[in-house]
Amino acid sequence: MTIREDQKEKRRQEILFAGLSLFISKGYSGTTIKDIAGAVGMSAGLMFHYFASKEELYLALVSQGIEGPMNSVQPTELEPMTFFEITAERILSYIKTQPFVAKMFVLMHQATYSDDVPASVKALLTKLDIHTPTAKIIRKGQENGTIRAGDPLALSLAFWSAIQGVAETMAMNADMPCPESEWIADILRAK
Amino acid sequence: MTIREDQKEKRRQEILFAGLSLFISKGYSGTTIKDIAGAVGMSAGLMFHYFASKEELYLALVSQGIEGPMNSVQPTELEPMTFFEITAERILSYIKTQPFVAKMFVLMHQATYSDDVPASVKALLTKLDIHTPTAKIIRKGQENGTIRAGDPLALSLAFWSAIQGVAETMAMNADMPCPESEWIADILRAK
DNA sequence: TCAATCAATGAACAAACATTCAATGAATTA
DNA sequence: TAATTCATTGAATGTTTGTTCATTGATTGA
Repeated sequence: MTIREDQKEKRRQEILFAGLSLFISKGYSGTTIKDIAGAVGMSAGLMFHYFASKEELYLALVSQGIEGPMNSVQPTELEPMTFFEITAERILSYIKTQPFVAKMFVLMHQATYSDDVPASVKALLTKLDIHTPTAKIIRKGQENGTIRAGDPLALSLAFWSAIQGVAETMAMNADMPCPESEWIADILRAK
Repeated sequence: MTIREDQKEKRRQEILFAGLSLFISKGYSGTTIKDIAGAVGMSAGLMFHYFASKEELYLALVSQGIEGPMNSVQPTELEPMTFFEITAERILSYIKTQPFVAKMFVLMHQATYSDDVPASVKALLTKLDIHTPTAKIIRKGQENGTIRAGDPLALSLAFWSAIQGVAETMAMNADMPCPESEWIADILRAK
């Protein structure tokens, strides 16, 4: 790894971070290459020395996000309610301490639900479905009485919506006080 | 009211509805006049016979949204927990039955938190603060023991994030099952 | 030291965009 | 019916955008 390659990689990371912040606050179309270049202090032309296109830059961010904490809902041996408590706690604590993760969370939501993203990004994300595996865990909790009755998909929607909304607000507005993970988990908890 | 004026108003409403759907799924910059014109079957030039600019069209939507149900958090005589139950129920039932309201909900969130909106729209919304009046009601509920302990602002954030997230999913994806308002209210409820 | 490589810029380009406008034909009014 | 108003279009305009490229210095490797 030469010095030049090392600095190039460092510069790429700067661009990715600036792009992430801009994309989540201004959207894909609303963010220009000039915006991003300006944020890292370089000319617009130079951007294409680091990323082949705006689309590829966005794609690089989303690819990084796919390995993030939201997309690790796997079948678990844990007691279902414990799983949701731990998951909510883990995500909220990421969000509180690591602004990059909080912003990445918002980006993944945007990339998944907005139509203002390149087709190549959409293609990457169509397979990603968080509600089906979540609903499966919820069903298990309903069977042993720890999770309240109700449509498992609707319960999953309520749970993830709350987390997503909190992440979004905290990413944009870091000085807002963060809710407790327990409050979110109580959306699911049987009384 | 002549026949022509009547039809013009009807056409304006069609444009507003098409614009609303496009703006929430593609963002402000990502939505072109041609998109909207195409959706209502007219040429792009004709749009400017109905709205002076893209910005004014968006502004018209947001102005309509300001009188919507999210912005009616007023000091109330109701028991606080009852207030939140009623509020959640009212909003979710709007969202289930009236797609326009669900979409308007998403638009207001976008207009408030995105930087990809005209400055004139931002100016309209800076005064709009939902969390301060909500926190005041939460504090009252904590005093009489019906609402759980915790930072009232953080509790408000959790409550509205959940509602916002549900609205967004339902607006984009109408065949998703809708959560019960009670689950959302339980974010606040003391045990 | 010298040639080759690479970061960096700013000008140039084509496409897309919001917006304007002259022209047309239908609907309204007198 | 005649005159006027208005909805509608498509072409034209000026700006912005993503992207390319020739050029320039600096850095590297031999």
